[in-house]
Amino acid sequence: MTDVTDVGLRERKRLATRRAIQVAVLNLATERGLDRVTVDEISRVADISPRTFFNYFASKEEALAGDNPELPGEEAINVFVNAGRDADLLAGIAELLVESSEHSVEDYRVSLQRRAILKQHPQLFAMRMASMHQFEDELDAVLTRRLAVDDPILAANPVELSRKSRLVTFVAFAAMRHAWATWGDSDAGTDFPERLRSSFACLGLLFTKADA
Amino acid sequence: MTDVTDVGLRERKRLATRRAIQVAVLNLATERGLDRVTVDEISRVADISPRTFFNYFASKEEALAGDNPELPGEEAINVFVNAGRDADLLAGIAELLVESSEHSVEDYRVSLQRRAILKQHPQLFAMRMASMHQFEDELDAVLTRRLAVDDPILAANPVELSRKSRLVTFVAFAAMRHAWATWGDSDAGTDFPERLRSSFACLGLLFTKADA
DNA sequence: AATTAATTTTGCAGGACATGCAACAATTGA
DNA sequence: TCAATTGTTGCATGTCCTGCAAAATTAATT
Repeated sequence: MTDVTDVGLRERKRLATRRAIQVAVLNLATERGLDRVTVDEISRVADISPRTFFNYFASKEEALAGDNPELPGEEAINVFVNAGRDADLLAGIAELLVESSEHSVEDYRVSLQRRAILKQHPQLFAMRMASMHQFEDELDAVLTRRLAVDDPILAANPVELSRKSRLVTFVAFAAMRHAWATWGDSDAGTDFPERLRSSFACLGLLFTKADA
Repeated sequence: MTDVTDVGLRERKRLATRRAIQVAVLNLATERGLDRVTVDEISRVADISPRTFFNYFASKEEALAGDNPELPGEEAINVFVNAGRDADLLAGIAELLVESSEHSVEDYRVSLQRRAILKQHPQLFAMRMASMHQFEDELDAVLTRRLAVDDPILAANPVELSRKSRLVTFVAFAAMRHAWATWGDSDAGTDFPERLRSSFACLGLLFTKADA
């Protein structure tokens, strides 16, 4: 979706319009509060018809939520899948997510604006998490491959394999949520990849300590 | 909210109306699909004014989502908090959630109906998860107490304590999601508490195995 | 360059959602 | 029975969101 490979005029205009809408809704919501912003206003600022707005987003909340992440390229995926069972699973996932978050770097001010608004509206934050079903499924597919490679016995049991990969996916998302939350609480000091690694590291310590 | 202690006529009527709405929206959504159901129809079936509907729920989705869970009573909470650091943390959380889920047992048919509809509409499922912020905060508070009791050194560092409890909360919710998901996939065979324990057990195995 | 095809934008109409407000009804407690 | 509290309802209003078809823009073909 953020691929700049297709540089037809159409694609460029479409992306520009998308960005214009996202910037417009962020600015309006920042200055007067999300509840006082209407689609009509957004459209006026973004210089499009109100009807066109809905060609891009199903709601103003969706426009505000930001683009969904994407998994890194196939090479990185393959490295992760075949890292071997001795390689730290959580650290591997963390690196995938770090690459993913660095893949679509957007304007810093925009990030801060969005962070501020998402902090004021926890429901929006939750909706953002909810909108990541696709990303979740993609990660789940990758994790299924990794788990199957690591444990051929498990691979022979599709039901169990699927259950386990789902669980790991959900747990990974929990760590990602945590990283988002701590990043949102911080005063703009640290960057997000650092938070990601920290959360996943803490996650790993959580349960290994239970043995000691 | 489900307390039957206050048996005034008012409370009873209010609860009855609430249930009537929930049943109405479930039946309508089951027979004709959620998209073809309007608040007006729900109100007609539930025998209330459309305006009254919004005195109970902010949207038809909320009416469909089901009531939020509640933590078990104070006694169970205290037992969990003071279980000691040798007691399995995850298993303890699982039992809290099991008690919580058994606390508000509703009609079995209603559960199945809701499960079927939530399965058809993943966005609704996500919205339900999102609406649990309050429950999440309550669980986080309990976990903060437990972690502080288990580790006095950590208790002296409020920031780290808060971060860790948040992470455990999110991970616990991930396991709960997993339990919901596997329960939704099953053919009505097993019950939810069983799934909860299974998911939490699997979660515990996930990382301890990494040492072997 | 001209024409055709594919895609996007826009206006319009219309239904549904959601809230504030004030009048009305029902429950409670004295 | 009366007053206070709480819940219900109708109305008005603004916003959301979708379908549809015409107009405009870009792409592709000759």
